[in-house]
Amino acid sequence: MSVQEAKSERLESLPSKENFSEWYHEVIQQAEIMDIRYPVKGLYVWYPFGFRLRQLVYGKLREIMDRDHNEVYFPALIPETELEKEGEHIKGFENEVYWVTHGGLTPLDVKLALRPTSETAIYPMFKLWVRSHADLPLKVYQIVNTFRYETKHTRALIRLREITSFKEAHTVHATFEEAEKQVRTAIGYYKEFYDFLAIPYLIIRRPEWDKFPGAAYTVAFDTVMPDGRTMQIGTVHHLANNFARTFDITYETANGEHEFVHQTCYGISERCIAALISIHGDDLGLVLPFEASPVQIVIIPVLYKGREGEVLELCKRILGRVKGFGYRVILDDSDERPGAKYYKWELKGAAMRMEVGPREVAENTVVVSFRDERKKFKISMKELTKEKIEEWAAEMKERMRRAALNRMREKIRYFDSVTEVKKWAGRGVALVHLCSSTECGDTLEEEVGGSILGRFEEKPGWIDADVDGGCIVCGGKGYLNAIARTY
RNA sequence: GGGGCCGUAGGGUAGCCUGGUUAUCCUCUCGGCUUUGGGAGCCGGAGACCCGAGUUCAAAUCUCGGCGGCCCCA
Repeated sequence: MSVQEAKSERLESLPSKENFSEWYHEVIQQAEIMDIRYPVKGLYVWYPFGFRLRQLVYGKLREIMDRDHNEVYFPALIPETELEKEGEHIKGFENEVYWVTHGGLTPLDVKLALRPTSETAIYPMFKLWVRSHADLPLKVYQIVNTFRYETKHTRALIRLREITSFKEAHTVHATFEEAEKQVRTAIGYYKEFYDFLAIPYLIIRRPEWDKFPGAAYTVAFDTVMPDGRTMQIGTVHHLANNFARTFDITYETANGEHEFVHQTCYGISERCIAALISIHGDDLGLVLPFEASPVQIVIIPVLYKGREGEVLELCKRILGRVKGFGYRVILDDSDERPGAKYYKWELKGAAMRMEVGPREVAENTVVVSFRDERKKFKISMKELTKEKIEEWAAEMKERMRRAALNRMREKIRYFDSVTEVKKWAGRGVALVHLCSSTECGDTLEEEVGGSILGRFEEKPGWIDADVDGGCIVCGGKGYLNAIARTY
């Protein structure tokens, strides 16, 4: 390989996003989100930069949850006796549980599971916490790690043996209807969260065979990744009184009777960050909404010999002013050349860049560029106000939201023949009419090599297809379903 | 469950078949000079053969075992 070739390879070191799998793998490392070199399969290390992004994203999630939940913390270890109480629930997880079997060299009488999810840690305590109707509703959440022994291909932030950032909420209500109301509320929270990240989603009720083990029903948020596969990025479960019966969680009504409670739980994991990276990123790296960028604004000085002082002086004036507005801003005065810095900060998703050289000093101006558009324009120092930056941030988010939605829409199509669905499978989401029978579901999944995501809980306005229609397999009464290959 | 491939610096690699001098190249990193409006250049430095046993005068290279990773099929 000649030096010339080596150099051009370096220039394209981030693979094109067309090759999504490789792009994702590389951008996670190069942008310093996760270090994938930890010597256990499926476990990854958050770099400081990645962890900062995590804090910003989860900060928003916390802000939303804190409105009417209390934050709690339950233990990571669950005794086997509790974990196995709910038959259907444990069946859903038994092949994926990590067990703690020894204390030192002494085998434990009761094995301890590393939580694969926390219902069986939390609900025995709910039994103690809930006595009277006056204790209801009870709404808590925690942000914790969970463990699952994944045997398939693991991938940073997407398929993990340790989920490091599982936000799980658990609520307890007097009646099925009240719990159902909470399901609606939770869906509203998740919409707000993903709208904040400008990530488009589909809200879908999972088929019977794919609901959360132990739930009455499951509503999921799915987004469509650049390769056409869907990724589940949030779930809301109505548990009815299923767990209440198992864990004997009852309350005393106003007239002294004892009733089982009704519960919900809903969760979002670090897949929300995988989606953020994947949905908005481009060939140069991360593209992040202004509010979620660890570095919102980067100032790049263009230094010519003898003019360094005046250029840096203007840079510092800008730095001081923008910092005063309360934004996360960096003056990159390292001794790389400006071009190298542009690439570096584009890779890391700095939302706005300000360039300052001798020309700007002479004119008292600053050159501005937005990460999503990458066009440059010039404004006077007088125009550089907090209001202006807020306006830019809002416009940028709207551009990102619209672009992401358009990309998703292109990957979703309606079909009325199995042959056509088969051709489309692997490229995106197919919408079909399907009846409720397991047989027709199995047949379709097998034929096209995808998974049935379920029916729309809320059908977006931009989808024309009718909700009702003849089943694509048997011709019977069917409903609009989505089918896709999934992460 | 069955089959295949691979472990060489922080990252990516050549060398292994056919054993032999100081282990190749790119990147990263450190020091210096120089340069700076889209990944500059030159000079100098640092950094690696997964672990164990065996064969041999001699092992990154061959053999066996271990550990780790990846892929395909069911």
